[in-house]
Amino acid sequence: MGGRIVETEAYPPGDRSGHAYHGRTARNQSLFLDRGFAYVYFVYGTSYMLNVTAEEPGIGAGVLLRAIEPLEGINLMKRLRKTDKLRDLARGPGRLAAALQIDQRLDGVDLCANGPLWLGTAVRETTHVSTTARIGITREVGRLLRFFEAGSPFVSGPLNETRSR
DNA sequence: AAGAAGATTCGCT
DNA sequence: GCGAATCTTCTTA
Repeated sequence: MGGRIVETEAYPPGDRSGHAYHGRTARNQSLFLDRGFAYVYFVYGTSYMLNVTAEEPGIGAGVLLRAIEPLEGINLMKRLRKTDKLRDLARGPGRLAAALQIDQRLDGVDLCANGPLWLGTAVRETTHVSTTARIGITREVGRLLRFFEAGSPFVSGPLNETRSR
């Protein structure tokens, strides 16, 4: 299964809402890997979240993948998500992880290698990216670090753009 | 040792 | 729209 990433959020170094802010722990250690690795964690007793590390080794920073446009293995993803609605397959970070069968076993995987989970080059370029505040956090609320493809029906949350390019 | 909060989702009203 | 579900981590509320 797979798809095209249409919504992300950035958690840069030193950001008070980021998991790395209080230093390295057993849970967040993979956030401190080199760029392009997976940081997977579990929240609310229900959902896994997938991040891509975004800084050099030793610096904890990452990008949360919040939504993909489903392209490959749609029937399998429908089974994993227990829904037939294409739009709901991977709209939201927990749903995205469920659709791609992502769990803690994929924590620390190299996303630029030939492994169980990887990132590739876009099959179709995103031309219009909108920016808003991040969703579901309580600190650094004012930073405009959520990015999504304008007009995509596969994006979660508010669609009113704060800024675009 | 116990409790609260958390980068959410789902089902019900 | 609201609250429950459900579990890991960090704090001591």
